[in-house]
Amino acid sequence: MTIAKHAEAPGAVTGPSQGGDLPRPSPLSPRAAQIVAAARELLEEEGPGALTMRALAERIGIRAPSLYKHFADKAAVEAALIEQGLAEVGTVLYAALDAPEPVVSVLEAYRRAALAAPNMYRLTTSGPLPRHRLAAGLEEWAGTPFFLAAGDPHLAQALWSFAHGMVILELDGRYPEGSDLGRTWSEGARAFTARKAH
Amino acid sequence: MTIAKHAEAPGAVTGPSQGGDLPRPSPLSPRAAQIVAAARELLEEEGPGALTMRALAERIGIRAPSLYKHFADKAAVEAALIEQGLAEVGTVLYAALDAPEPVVSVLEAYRRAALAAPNMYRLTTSGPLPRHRLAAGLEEWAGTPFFLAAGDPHLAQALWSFAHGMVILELDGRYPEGSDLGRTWSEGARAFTARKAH
DNA sequence: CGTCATGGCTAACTATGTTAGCCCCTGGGG
DNA sequence: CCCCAGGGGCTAACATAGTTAGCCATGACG
Repeated sequence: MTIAKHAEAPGAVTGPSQGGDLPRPSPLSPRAAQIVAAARELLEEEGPGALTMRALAERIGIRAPSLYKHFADKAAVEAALIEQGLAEVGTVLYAALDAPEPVVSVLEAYRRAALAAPNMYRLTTSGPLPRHRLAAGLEEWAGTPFFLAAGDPHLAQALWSFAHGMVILELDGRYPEGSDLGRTWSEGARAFTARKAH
Repeated sequence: MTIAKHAEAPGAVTGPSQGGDLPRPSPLSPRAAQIVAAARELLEEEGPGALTMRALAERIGIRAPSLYKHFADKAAVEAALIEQGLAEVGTVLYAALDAPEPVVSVLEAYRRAALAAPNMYRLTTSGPLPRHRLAAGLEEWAGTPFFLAAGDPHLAQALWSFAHGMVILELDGRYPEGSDLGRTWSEGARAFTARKAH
């Protein structure tokens, strides 16, 4: 996910529009798709540490080396998962744009999506991105809703950073026990909506 | 780092004060301290992947198994690094409080500290924290400046989330090439300072 | 009917964290 | 003076990771 550097008209919906034009993720053979599906189950159900080539192979009833007939290496499997993650979060965010308060709505949708699939979220958004392995335009497409909601590229990046910070710190258990994160989210949302109105 | 749930008076400096009272990090024998120092060099100079027990041992002229005479496991060495990281970032943040615009100043200090030692930053702030291995109070102490700058616990958490999101996304190269992150930072800073003034 | 790509397999290599068990040295008590 | 306890090294070895090499069955197709 990335927010375009759009120097163009701030409010107007310029290039990437409603969300219909999802850049096609890299095509996968049926077998490869099955592997990715299994990888996702493994990741979500048992955490990142459980996503090993041997465990993945076992889940679909083959041996680890056979996986390499379908993917160059483990990172390639992860890249396919990242594409899924970007596509899904993007879809959710575009849908959230159609609301009276898009900034608030996008933030809520972002949090909901992340908490619904925490390990996918972490994989998708943490660490350096293997961009060369991802479908061109996908990353930017997924981030564009922030721009569409904020109306300004810098505010959009700030908004995205806030959202990501909130989510990842929550997932990592970094907030103190009894924190009322709902209030923290709305505090941030208010700060950014106010700022949006110049 | 964590921001206390202070239900008390928002503006007043209540519990943790100026920054003089850094909770003492866990004491280390001289040899252990040397190991941690070497680990830090390894981490900063060659990245997280280079921080292996064998490489660490070699750097101080011993064999890997001997490290276990000083630390229970690799995570214990990392915990010691995390303590260093928290202590250092906290120190910097407390120092930044003494400025006309503490919110802006704390944000700037945070970014500067993170970029100066990116791998330390990542280790310190990413993934679940091994809290039982850390000196009690250290994490909260390091986060308190955000509270002191923001004056309100929820705004403080929002501010911290924004700062962390900005930093980690920058370190991970998630922003598009030509992004003017300076402007994004000040956009966020403005949003939060405005919000601070109710 | 051969042949060749597809997609399995076993065996094995390397790197990593970690454990078991040995040994040397040094310093304090009997 | 000896002894012996423990701190702090060492080698050997194990389990688990990703990954490679090389072999073999199967099925589509000229």
